[in-house]
Amino acid sequence: MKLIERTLESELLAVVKELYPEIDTAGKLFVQKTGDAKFGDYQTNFAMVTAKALGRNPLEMANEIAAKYVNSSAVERAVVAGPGFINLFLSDKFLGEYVKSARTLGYDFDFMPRRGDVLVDYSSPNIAKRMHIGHLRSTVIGDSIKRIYKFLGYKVTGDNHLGDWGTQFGKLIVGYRRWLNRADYEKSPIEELERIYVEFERRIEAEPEIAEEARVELKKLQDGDPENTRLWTEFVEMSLAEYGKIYGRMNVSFDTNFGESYYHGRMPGVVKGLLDKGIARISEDAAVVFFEESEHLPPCIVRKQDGAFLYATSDLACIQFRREHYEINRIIYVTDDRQADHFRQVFRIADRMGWNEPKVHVPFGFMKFADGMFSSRKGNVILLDDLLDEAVKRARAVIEEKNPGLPDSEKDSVAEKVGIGAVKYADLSKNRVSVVIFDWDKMLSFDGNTAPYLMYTFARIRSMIRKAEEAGKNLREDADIMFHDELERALTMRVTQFPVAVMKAAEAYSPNLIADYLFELCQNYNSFYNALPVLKEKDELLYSRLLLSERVSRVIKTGLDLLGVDTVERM
RNA sequence: GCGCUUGUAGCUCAGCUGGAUAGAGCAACGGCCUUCUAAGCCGUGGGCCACAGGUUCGAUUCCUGUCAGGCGCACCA
Repeated sequence: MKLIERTLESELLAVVKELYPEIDTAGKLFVQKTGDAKFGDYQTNFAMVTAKALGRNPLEMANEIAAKYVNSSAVERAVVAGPGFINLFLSDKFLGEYVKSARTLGYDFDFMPRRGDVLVDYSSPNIAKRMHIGHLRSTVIGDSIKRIYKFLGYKVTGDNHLGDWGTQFGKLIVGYRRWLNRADYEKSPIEELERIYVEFERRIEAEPEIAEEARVELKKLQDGDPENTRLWTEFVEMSLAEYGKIYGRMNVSFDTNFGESYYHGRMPGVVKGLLDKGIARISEDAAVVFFEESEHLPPCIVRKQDGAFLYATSDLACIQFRREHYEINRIIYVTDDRQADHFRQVFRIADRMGWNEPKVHVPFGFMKFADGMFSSRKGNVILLDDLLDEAVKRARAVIEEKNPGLPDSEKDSVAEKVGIGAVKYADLSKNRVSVVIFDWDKMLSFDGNTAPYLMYTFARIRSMIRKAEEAGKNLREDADIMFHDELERALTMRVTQFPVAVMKAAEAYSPNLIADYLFELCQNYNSFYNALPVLKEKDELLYSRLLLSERVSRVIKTGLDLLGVDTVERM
């Protein structure tokens, strides 16, 4: 299906070209939804935008365009208003037909630059550490961006850029040999690895020799020592197994799990390339890239004095790898905003190497408690699993209260979906690049702009459709959607805006634009639902409202799916 | 000090490449379940969109500056 905006723009363009053949209209004619129904459904500012350059009166131009814009397939009338707006009123027939035919929500996004692969980096936990709420935002936002681009028809690869090659492994190997509790390790491997890591940090002052030992073990690992490699592999595999459970629970997935170790082999070559091209130079025995003063960036070390490589080197190697193995459309990195400078450095360096495919850093504010930062040493982290458990527990309590008649097994599965949906949505519905203060009650709210509200709206519609079937009134795809009430028209208009909301979310890398849209859609629907009966109406109106309701449910389901939130039939 | 980022209702936040009287949720108050799920709906109150300039027919949106908060600033990731 063609987007309504596209239809109107191409129709208007034809009019404008005929009236003003001398104007270069490329990329200048836009149609957008009006803010108020009294100004019609769509408007264009084209006359006001172009009049000045032509030395013409915008009102006059608007009138000329409006007068000539007749015989549209969609627009009933075009009215000039204000300083030169052209307000467009869609015909009820077109609007009803449009939504009626939107059975599969298959929109035409061919005009988007979809060639090549979109690569999304997200989640990226550090091996041998359990995931906590600090990992939530990257995981959930990245997964949603992946889903959104897929919906638009892009080829997308989600990559979990695991922290599997850091200095922590020397420490872990030392700790493993000295302090490991085998029974605990078998029961909860990552927890035990965390414990020995903390043990290492705790002892390092009293026993400085372990630091040297850790360096030796790390060096052995990096040189391919079989025993250390075996341990490293074990740590990685156990961590991945653990993460897999949480990802499964959250319905988050990846196409690749290339950690930093994956690029280790190509890092010397990357640094050599940088040095050969004069992009990096040796300074204080390290290989460093310096930036122009106008770039306002600190120097970036790509190889330490001791020959070791860093985060930036790894990311550069990763870009090099991707250029060899993918046809890059763009690369998207979802991390907290403290890494903004790091990515600016990496992007600038890559560009200088001629690796200038689009690279985007999608930042978000990190999460902290009101009284300070999360810290495993302080013991005040909230594990992701614990957060999800608490959410599910609270959801279960609400279900028990609101819908006690549901079978127990269904209560459990609904609670799981509602609780986890609430947590994910709480993050996805915000666009803040500032610090997020963690608050149980806000994170687990079930009222207002929340996942449960949207899921509830969906469940209501599904319930209505089931009731209709029981009464022998099965949904009729060929029913006409009619507007007996303004609420129906407003709701229908909202349904048509779904693909635009998805496009905008993609362009801005902001899933919250979809969340906002769905919330507004559900507000429209609930107003409609509350004011206008469906099943009690005579057939013509019944089937009209039933079909409209069904279309709304499709949009809610599809939209929530783009956010990675499940729906339920009853709740 | 330099850089990035944020400042919108009591609180949490939307506000789409500049558009017409600035929106929601929560909280407060008042209504609506013998009718399709009240996790809902309807209504009331609440705002110098941090401040000052500039660009524009038009600025919460773009530019400059000021103030305030957050974050980052060679060998961690």
